[in-house]
Parts: sequence; C-alpha cells; structure tokens
Amino acid sequence: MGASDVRTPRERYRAQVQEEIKERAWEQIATAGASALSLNAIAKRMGMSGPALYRYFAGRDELITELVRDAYRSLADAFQARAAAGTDLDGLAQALRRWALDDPQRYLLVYGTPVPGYRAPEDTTRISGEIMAVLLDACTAEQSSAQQPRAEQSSAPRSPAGSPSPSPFDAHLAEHRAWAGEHPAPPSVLRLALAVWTRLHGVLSLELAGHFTGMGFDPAELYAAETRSLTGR
Amino acid sequence: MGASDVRTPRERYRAQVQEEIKERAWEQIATAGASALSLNAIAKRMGMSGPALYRYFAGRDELITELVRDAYRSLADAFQARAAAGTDLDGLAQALRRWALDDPQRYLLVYGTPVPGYRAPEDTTRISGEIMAVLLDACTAEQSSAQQPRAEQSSAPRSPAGSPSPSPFDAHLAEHRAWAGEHPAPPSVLRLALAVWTRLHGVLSLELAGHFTGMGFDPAELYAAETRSLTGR
DNA sequence: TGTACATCAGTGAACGCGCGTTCACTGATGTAC
DNA sequence: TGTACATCAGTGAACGCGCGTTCACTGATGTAC
Repeated sequence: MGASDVRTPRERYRAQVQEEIKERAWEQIATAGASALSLNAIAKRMGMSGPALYRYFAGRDELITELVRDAYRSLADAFQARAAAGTDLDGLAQALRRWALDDPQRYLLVYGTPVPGYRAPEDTTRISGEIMAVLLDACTAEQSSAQQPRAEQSSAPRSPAGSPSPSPFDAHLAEHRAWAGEHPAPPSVLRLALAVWTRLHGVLSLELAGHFTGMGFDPAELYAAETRSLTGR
Repeated sequence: MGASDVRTPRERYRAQVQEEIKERAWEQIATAGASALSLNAIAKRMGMSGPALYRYFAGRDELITELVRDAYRSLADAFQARAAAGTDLDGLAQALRRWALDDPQRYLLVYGTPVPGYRAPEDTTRISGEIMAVLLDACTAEQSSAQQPRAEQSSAPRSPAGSPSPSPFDAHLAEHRAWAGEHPAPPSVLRLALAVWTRLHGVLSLELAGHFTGMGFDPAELYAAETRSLTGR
C-alpha cells in the first residue's frame, strides 16, 4: 500500500497491462529464447493488436531492457532475503540454484550468451553490485568461520575457502579490486567470491543448457560437491 | 593428398564453395549470433543468389548442424593434439582457453545457451565422448602424479585434484558413470574431470559473455587460479 | 578430334510469412466547470 | 448533477524489410561414342 493507493484507476490498469506484457514476454522467451522475442507475437497472445504495445514500451529493445532489469532485481532480492536469514555461503548457493531452476531463461538472459545487438542498461551494474556485496559478505563470514576449530574435523581440503593461504592470484586482486566497491574484503575473500561465482555458474549454465542430460549423474549432486569445494565443509 | 587426388575438378570446386559458405556463416555468427544465421545473407556476401545455397545444404538447419559438428570436431582435434604432446591437465586447460578465445562464438555455439529450436545431431555425442576421453586421461595422470612427493612442496591444498580423498559425490558417481564409457577411471577421477569441465567453463563463459569487462582484474589470471585449484600446483 | 548428350551450378521470379514501427483514427474514461 | 472538453488505450491500414524455400529455367562443364 502507500503509494499504490494514490494511483488512479487508469494508472493501476496501465501498470497491470504492462505487467501482463512482461509475463507473456517471459513465456515467449522460455519457449523460443530471448532473441526470438517479438512484440507482435506478445500482442497476439494478449488479444491485442501489435501497435497497442507501443503505449507501454518504446520498442522491442526497451522491453528487453526492462526484463533484464527485472531479472537482476529479482536475483538481488532473492540474495538479500537469503542473507537476512543468515549469511552462510551454502545457503546462498542453494538460493542461487533455486532461483536459476525456477526460471532457466531468466538466468540465461542475465548470465548466458549475450543477446546479439543488445546492450545492457547502466543501472544493472548497480544491481549486480548489490548482488556482489551479498556474496562478499557471505564469503567474509565463510572465511572467518573456516579458521575456527570446527574446520579441522575432516581431512577435506578447504581452498580457496578456508584459511587464506596466499595465492599468486591474490597479489593481482589486491591491485585490481575496483569491482568490489567499498567492500573491505581482503584479497583472499575476493578470490573466494570469484570462485563461488564462476564455479556455481559453471555447473548451472551447463545444466540449464542441457549438457548433462544423458550423462546419468545428478546435477544437484555435482552442484553440492562444488559448493563443498568452496565452503570446505 | 590421397583421396583428394581422385576428386574431379567439379568435386573440388564443390567442396571449395561449401567451405566458403561455412566460413561466411562463421563470420555472420561472430557478429550477430547463431540465431541470426541467414542463408540469404550468406549468399549475398558471396555474390550469389539465395537459392544457390540449396545446392550445398538442404536448408538452414543442416548448415547449423554442420557448423556444430565442425566445432566439436575442431575442439576434439585440439585436445588430441595437445594430449599427444603430454597429458598434463594444465596444458589441456590452456589449449581449451586458446581454442575458446580463438573464436568465441564457436565456443558459445557448443557450450553456450542452446539455439532455440535446434537439436544437435547424434554424432556430436560421439565426438564429445572423444573430448571427454582425453580429459579423463589427463585427470588420471594428474591424480597419480599428485600422489608423488612433489605434491608436498607447497601448503596449497589440492582438491578435488590431488589425493583421492573420498567425497560424498564419489559414491554417486560410482553408480552413475555411464558417461565415461569404457574409461576405467575411478570415481575420484570422474569427479576431477567434471570439476575441470565446469570450473573452466564457468570462467570462460562469463569472460566470453563480457561479464568481467569493467571489473578490472585479468580473466587470464582467474583462469590460471582456477586451473591451479584443480591441479594443486 | 568432333559431335550428341547428360550433369549440375547458379539465376530470377514467386510464395507466404512475420517482423518492427508510423500514422490517422475511434471510442471509452476521466476531469473541470 | 449535467454538460464540454481533454486524455489516452487500442485499432486497422500501411510501409519496407528480410526470411526460408520452391520452381522452371539457362548455360557452362563434363562424358560417351
């Protein structure tokens, strides 16, 4: 409520239609991929004529931009919600996987092969900064907890998580940490965050692209194993 | 030579044109992505009329199929060539990265977001089996060498490479190893191979998709760091 | 070596399709007096 | 409460475009006698 109470019926209707356009757009992306997104096809599915959509979006590119923005926002929200319930890396990894499987094309629109002629809007970098901040928090917590006695329980090696054994890459990151923004994480945490990102994406993207189908093993188990390689638990 | 000497001039010409069509197709994929591949556009660039291409390919789908097949074949060749010069995992990782950067769209056509309506031909599974076999060989060699004294030199932890410390995932792989074919690799090696594949792909695909641009660090350093996490060196 | 025939690469016209986008318009919904 | 006007969602026709694909045809190249 609040601001939405002030909206006139017309404004509410407008927002509603705009939302339905996006929903149909996602449906279409889910079946034919992002590059096949067509305003006319969306309009037809809504029982409207093509030009009607121009009341809501300046054109195809603006619609895609909006979808990309929403996708980023959605992931940032999911991350922040999970972080509020505890900043453990394991929980975050599970939240990511759930978010990805919940709508594979949404994940691929953000992290998959880029749409040919399309350029991401600027403010997505701000949102992806939020996502990175949550990840860095979790990595910081993970690393400090990994130095506690509990970590000695198993012979399982714990890197790049665990104790910050200095790596050659750390020196590089110490001098190229602009992407971490104001976050005070040390290089070993930055390194862990990048490993989390790339390893989980590696499993997820291959799974979503169908590269594991027919191989027999359970992708969820592989994902769990890779998560373990990061948390050392 | 050999078989090519028997070819009539017409056959040689035919093969030559067919090759040029593919080259133009790759050029087009490189600029606009695989889903924008157009027979007419290729023909125009070759100074031919559209229908002429139907003398060489039954249609758009067959052309894409051929490109996918060639891409797989090319990677398998690169892997086998590298393996012939030594089966070290590190060299294989470098070969993969070189192959990917050499033509990003070729990598993405194989391992990126799948082309919407397209289904890969059957024989690609055979070729990807060859690729996996080379990887499994390298992982086998890596793991046995990691058990040698040399591995003790540094405090760097070596998992999932290094000594086959049994993981929960190993039990799963022991029962789902059909994808490894006849290869006699133990579960710990299978696990290492999957980690190699997914970790390197994680870095490469995000790099090729441009997700590291503007972050400041050097993707090659990250790639090297992830390779180290696998070889434990 | 020369002629008759077969092969086959490539053309141009045509089909039907869907696309993004513009434009002038109708008609319903809201607002001001 | 009723009338005059402004706002704005949606339509239908139209523009130009490129796509994949088919078809009947031309003309050059190769083959058989």
